[in-house]
Amino acid sequence: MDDFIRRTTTDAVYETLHNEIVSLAILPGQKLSETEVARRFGVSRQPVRNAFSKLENEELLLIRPQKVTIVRGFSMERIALARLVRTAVELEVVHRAIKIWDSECDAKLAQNLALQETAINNGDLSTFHALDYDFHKLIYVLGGNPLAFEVMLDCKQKVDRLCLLSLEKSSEANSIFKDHRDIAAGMSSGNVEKAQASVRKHLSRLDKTIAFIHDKHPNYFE
Amino acid sequence: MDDFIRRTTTDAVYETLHNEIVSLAILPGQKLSETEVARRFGVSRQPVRNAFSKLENEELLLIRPQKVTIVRGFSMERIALARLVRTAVELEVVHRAIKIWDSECDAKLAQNLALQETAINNGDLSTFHALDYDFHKLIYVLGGNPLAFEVMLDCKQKVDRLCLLSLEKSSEANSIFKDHRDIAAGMSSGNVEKAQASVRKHLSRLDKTIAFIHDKHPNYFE
DNA sequence: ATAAGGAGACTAGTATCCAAGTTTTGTCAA
DNA sequence: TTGACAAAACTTGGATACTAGTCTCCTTAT
Repeated sequence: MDDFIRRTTTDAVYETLHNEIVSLAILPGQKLSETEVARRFGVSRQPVRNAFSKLENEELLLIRPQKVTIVRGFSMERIALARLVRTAVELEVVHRAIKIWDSECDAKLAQNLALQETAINNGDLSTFHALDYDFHKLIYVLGGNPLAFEVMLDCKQKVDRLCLLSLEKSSEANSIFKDHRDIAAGMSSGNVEKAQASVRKHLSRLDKTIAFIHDKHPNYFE
Repeated sequence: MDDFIRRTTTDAVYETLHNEIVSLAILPGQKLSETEVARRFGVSRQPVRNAFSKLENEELLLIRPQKVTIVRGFSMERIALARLVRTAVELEVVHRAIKIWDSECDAKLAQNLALQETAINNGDLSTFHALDYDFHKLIYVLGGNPLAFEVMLDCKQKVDRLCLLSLEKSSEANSIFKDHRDIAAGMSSGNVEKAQASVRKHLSRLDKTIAFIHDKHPNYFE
């Protein structure tokens, strides 16, 4: 391996802060001082600055010269945009995947679906969520667009951070599982419109949750 | 104006370098030394480092610890991804716009199209390109998704940087104009499939150009 | 009591110094 | 002439001192 990239202090600081922000361990509006964070990690301000810069590029921080840096809150516009892009990408990936879809692809989805059903029957939600992740990823990979999966994850992450505010998550595992079966059936049928309609329905499940959160936690919005 | 943001040295360095890279004034593979750039701008290394960091986040630079920093080249995978996302977003925006499309929207597109035709007849390509830009933006704005236009521009920019390598640009103004008319007709008809098909055709025009560039300038690819 | 103003404790931006790794270059020996 | 090896001249990463803008709180005067 020639182009090995050394792990820097900046990376460590960035990753820790990133996780804390997206997991809401650090809440929107909270102040983050370079000096303070540097003290906490036992490093100088320099790597903290670099990490802040990256986080600002992801719209997780708001840095204003000479003013205190704060964790950015949500905005309905940005959430709507992230959901639009995710929907768009997911639909297009389905569109392209269905053109090269074969019975082997069907089999792999079916295998995943069987495991999902088992997990639900066992009440094993964490396994179910991992399978949920795999299910979506399969469509990207089998369709020949694995990189697009990363783009989708970026969008999803922004919405997920918001949805952490709602406790009532994943009580709908059964509905999600049915959606997945519909999507798989759509792919298998070769009918683009049918498959895309299933995807749309699946992704629109969050509509109510997001409206609810917006009502309940207006202080976390910009 | 309360939240006025001061313009910093970092911003100035960043913007200049960004423009030079995307306009290919600085070519892929070229070395960029922090010290050297700092001398050129007459500033210290610090703001240059910040600017480099931002450019790395945009995948325009490749910074490896202790090794020289270089301007990133193209990769067919990243280009394909940018085009996929752009296509996906554009199709979804059309899908949503067509639901609230009315005769007033038709009129605005028609007005833009008339100006395009005039520009072509006058051989005024720069005006035509500005109208091209406006045409696409109109669909986003009239459809109620102005923010998605920025996402699309980000994708487009990555591909545009590549296409600068090909001189034979925009000799096809007439074909582009016809595409635009087809798209407008599709929107007006309310037929989603028809409008989306026109968009797909329009966006796929670059297929040949990109393959040609890839053949002709393999050294600019990673 | 209240409002204006100033001192001091913050903030981030910039410059500079040092550390650590990489690449180049030049010398010396086979 | 060529190859190996060492030293010097790079590279970026991190730490620190200093500059300059912002905010808060307390004093003071009306």
